[in-house]
Amino acid sequence: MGAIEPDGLAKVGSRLRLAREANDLRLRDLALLSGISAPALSLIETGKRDLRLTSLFRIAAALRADPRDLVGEPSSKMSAQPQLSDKGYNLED
Amino acid sequence: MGAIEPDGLAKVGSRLRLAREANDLRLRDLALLSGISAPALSLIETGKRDLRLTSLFRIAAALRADPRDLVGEPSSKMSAQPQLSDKGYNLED
DNA sequence: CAGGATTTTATCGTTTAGGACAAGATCAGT
DNA sequence: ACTGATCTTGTCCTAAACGATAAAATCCTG
Repeated sequence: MGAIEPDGLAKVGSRLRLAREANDLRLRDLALLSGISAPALSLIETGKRDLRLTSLFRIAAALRADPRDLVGEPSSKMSAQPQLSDKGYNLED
Repeated sequence: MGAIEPDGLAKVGSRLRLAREANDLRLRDLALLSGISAPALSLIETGKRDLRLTSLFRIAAALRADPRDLVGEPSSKMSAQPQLSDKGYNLED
């Protein structure tokens, strides 16, 4: 199966980088706008740092981006929830 | 203007709680499934604790929920980006 | 290739997420 | 009200995020 697929953090990081570059901002610009330091942003964009949710919100706000589009692909719409009642958890002790 | 609107964390927290209850899971069940302790989950669901992005992913996976639906409302679809070139940043030092 | 700009990496200090555990607080049922 | 179940809160501890700063690496562009 897909072997070398980047983990969630790396994907979020590259989406962040794309959004930043689309706005023609340098790391230090985004740092200024978001309140998160440029070194931290670098680690985040390269998927090396696990950022806090509030940090994501601040960065998204600075980029005028929807936080939802940063955490995952628009993935059309297949999640929903085909889960009524019991759907496969195994919690019997 | 809306005064007492919950901050981002509180909104995410209540979405998490709704998703967990929709799956008929107790905090200790979700703790078991996600690897995040029940006390921590309680703080998160009540919006009292900021969480790391990987924690959100783990919780979402445990709930078989789309992380995107946890960070924000589907909010139809107007974000996109009406931003070509310059759109209002003030970075002149 | 040189030189400046941008990014990456490293170190240090502070803050905070998160586990473990225990002690309250809430909320059913009976 | 009593019991049991679930959730909340508190303390202590470790690991990791984050800011600041500086130094290295990379990317341009002339």
